[in-house]
Formats: sequence, structure tokens, C-alpha cells
Amino acid sequence: MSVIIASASSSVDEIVAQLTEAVHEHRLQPGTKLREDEVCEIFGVSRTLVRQALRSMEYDGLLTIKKNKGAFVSKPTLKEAREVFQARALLEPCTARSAAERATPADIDRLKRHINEEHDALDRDEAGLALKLSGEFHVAIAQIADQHTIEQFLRQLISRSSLVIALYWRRRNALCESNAHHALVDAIRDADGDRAEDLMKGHLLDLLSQLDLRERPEGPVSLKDALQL
Amino acid sequence: MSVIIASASSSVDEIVAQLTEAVHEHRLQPGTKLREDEVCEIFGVSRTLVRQALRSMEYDGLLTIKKNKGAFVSKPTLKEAREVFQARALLEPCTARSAAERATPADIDRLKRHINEEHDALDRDEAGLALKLSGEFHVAIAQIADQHTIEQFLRQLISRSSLVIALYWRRRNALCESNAHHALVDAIRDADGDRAEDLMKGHLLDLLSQLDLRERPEGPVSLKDALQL
DNA sequence: TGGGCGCATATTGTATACAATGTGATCAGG
DNA sequence: CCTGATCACATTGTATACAATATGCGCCCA
Repeated sequence: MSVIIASASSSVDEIVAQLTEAVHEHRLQPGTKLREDEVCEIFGVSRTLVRQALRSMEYDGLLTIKKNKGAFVSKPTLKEAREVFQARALLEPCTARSAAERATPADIDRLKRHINEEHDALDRDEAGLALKLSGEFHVAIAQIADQHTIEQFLRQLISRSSLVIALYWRRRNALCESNAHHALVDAIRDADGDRAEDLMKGHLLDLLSQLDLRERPEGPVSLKDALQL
Repeated sequence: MSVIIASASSSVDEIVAQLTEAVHEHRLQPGTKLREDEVCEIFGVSRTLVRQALRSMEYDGLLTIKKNKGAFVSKPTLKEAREVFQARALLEPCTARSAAERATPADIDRLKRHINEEHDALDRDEAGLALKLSGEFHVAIAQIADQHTIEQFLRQLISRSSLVIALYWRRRNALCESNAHHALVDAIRDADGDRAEDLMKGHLLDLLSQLDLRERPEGPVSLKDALQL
């Protein structure tokens, strides 16, 4: 069941992009194994390049490579999930402020178009696509803030957020809060750094509140626990 | 002129560790080319593993790999240098606070031992070693804060900081401010989160002020400029 | 003698071959 | 029929071989 349309002879970046997109759109679920040969056939390249691609995705936290076992779509633990949003809470509000202070009319247009795409995706019930676009919105803000280093980190964090959402989202049907994005764009348009920062802070808290990150045994934590029926 | 002592048949991590250390200690200068064959001979492994190692270091920002040209120790631009410290300013103060709130007596001991090592290195005029240890001190704080995700980012940022310092440090001889680290440890020992956060903020600003990040043409910016003698 | 073309070599990029490890099935013994 | 050991196969890890590209030297010609 190959999720991805083959395109003869791609480069490493191509492979990474397509696999990453598949994970972001939840077409590839956490825990899924990515056999090298399989990926090879799909993209029509040798294992050399596939392994590069998988390794690269491991650095982004999207895959976990177990020695002699293979590459699996990561399953962030509760702790990791919390850490991701804590890190985002440190990076994004201030970045939103910078974006508000620097955004050009062209930037605003871009953000608005982005939001429209998100809306369209939701209207068509393409939740996966909407989620991916939602993530890209946050990256776009870092780009507008002209903070390349933070943008890099944010990409990783949003990748991981996607996994976290796949695992810990409360209500499958919940229409993601695209009004939050609207409000953010408005603040950025008004060059209102304070408001943008606050809105982003609130937005992240909202997201977090939609997750179920309460402590719970991840499967049978220990054998003994499982035996205490 | 191989800087590194060969140890027959190492793994990728080994190669990364040794090369990274060499960069952190400024034994490898920004701009230096790392030929694959050369690294192969030094570590006694095939190009396969060396390439993995180099690629891995590229993700950390330590190396820049130019297609068909090879791997070079990165030369952060002024903008990148500023971004690194801006990102650190966002991540580290809050992390120091967390560390202060969580640190155990064993953690304090560890930090104190760390500082002593720094001091020793400075006494022996091993500036490179001192710099590396100073970086590790910051990482240690993230570890104590039990923030693995942030720790990962911080590692990258400190790696890049090392390059930035190699390029933009004002006074070669400046004895690094290890009293700042002392004060930090004290605050953490007292479980004084506020103070730790403030001290970290100040410490980072101090570091920044030791750098010469004023605008200046990086070599001949454009050919025309160079011709306007 | 100086500039430019072209080949030889060095170096990196990619694919393939070989080694090591993990996995699952089959079969013997109880 | 169930347990456990062994073997064949599947998959990943590493090294090598081949291809493509860049680099630098020498030669030719003006």
C-alpha cells in the first residue's frame, strides 16, 4: 500500500519532502515502518539515497531509526509532546512579534492566501492537508520575522507537533481554530507586536488544551503492572 | 597535518564526536575543508560512514556541504551569528529557571566540578578546551532542566556559537567570564529561578557584547566594490 | 611569453556487492 | 499439542566499485 505516487528518479530532497508531507498529513501514522527497499522502489533510487533521506528525517524527529531494525515514524512520548509545546511557547510568541514589526504588504497577502487554503481544505474535509497548512503558517511567520535559525527549529517542532496531534488529539472532528490564525494576521497587518505576541501565546495554549497529555501508562509499562489484573 | 589521533575502526558517532570536539576547541578553523578520504584514513573506516558523519555535522550547522565540492567547517555570516544569540536569548534564560527549580545536590556538584575544569583549562592557557567546557556548561543546565528537546537545539546553537566566537571574538586573550557561571550555579543551588533566569539573560548579553558583530563587508562583497579603489 | 584549450587526476555522488543481524518457519523432543 | 532449537530468508549495516563533476597542469598557438 504505497501512499506516495512514484516519480522516477528523485533526489534525496524529493524523497524527504514527499515522506515528510505524508507524515504531516497523517497519511503515515506514528509507528509505521519504512522499509528501505520499499522506499527505493517507490522513488526509483538506490538504498544509498533512501538511507540519506531517512537519516535526514530522523534529525527532524519525524523518524526513529533503530539499529538493525529500521526506520519508523516516531511516536513521541507524553514528555516529548510537552517539551515540544514548551519549546514552541518560548520561540513563537517573540517571533510573531518580530514578524509584526517587519511584515510587508506582500507578506500579509501571503499569510491571507495561506489561511484561505486552510479554510478550503477544511471545507473539503481534508483534515490532513489542513493540518499541514496550519503548520506551514507558523513557519511562514518565522520567515517573515527573518529568523532563519529559529525557522529551522520551528520546522522540527511543527513536524513533531504533527506527530503529537496524531497521537494525542482529543476530538478527531474538531475543526481547527483557523480564526486564531486570522486574528494573528490582523495583528501582524497592524504592525502590533504586543498583540501578535499575546495572540500567539494564547494560540499555542489553545492547541495544547486540545491535546490529552495526562499521564497514562503507554501500553503495559512493566510486565508486573500488566499482571495485576 | 591530521589534528586528530587515529583510533582504528570507529563508528559514526565516534567520528562526529572527535570532529565536533576539534571544531569546538578551535583546532579546526571555519573554512577548513574536510576531504572524505582524509577522514577515512584517520578513522580507518570507509567513505560510507564518513559521509554519514559529515552529513550529521551539517545538520548541526558545524559543517557546510557544497555539492560536488565537499564539506567545510561553516563560516556563519553576521546575520547567522546574531540569530544564534537571539535564539539562545529565547531558550536559555527560561531553561535556567527550570534548572534552578529542579536541580538536585548531585546536579550542583556536577556544575561545580564543571566550572573547576573550566578554571583549570584557563590556568593552563588551553583556551580551546575552556571554550568547549564553557559550552558544555550551558548544555548541562538544559539537562538539569530536564528539557531534552531544548537541549538538542541548544547543542546546535552552542556549536554555532563556537564558530561565531572563532570568527568574531574581539580579544583573543580575554579570560572568559567564568564568574558568570559561578553566579549561575549559586542561583541554581538556592533554587532561585528568578535570579537564575536574570543571570543567564545577562550572561548571554555579556557574551554578545564581546563579539564584534558590526556590519562590515565580508571580503569583497561584490566585484564592483573591490574595483572602486 | 602569455592566454586558452584539453586532457589527466583528484574528489565527490551514486549504485551495487558483501557482511552482519534480526525474524519467522519448520521440525524434533517432551 | 506445546516448547524450544536450528536453519533459511529478509532486512539493515558497511565497504567497494563505478559515474559524474571539479581541478589543475601542460601543451599548443598566437
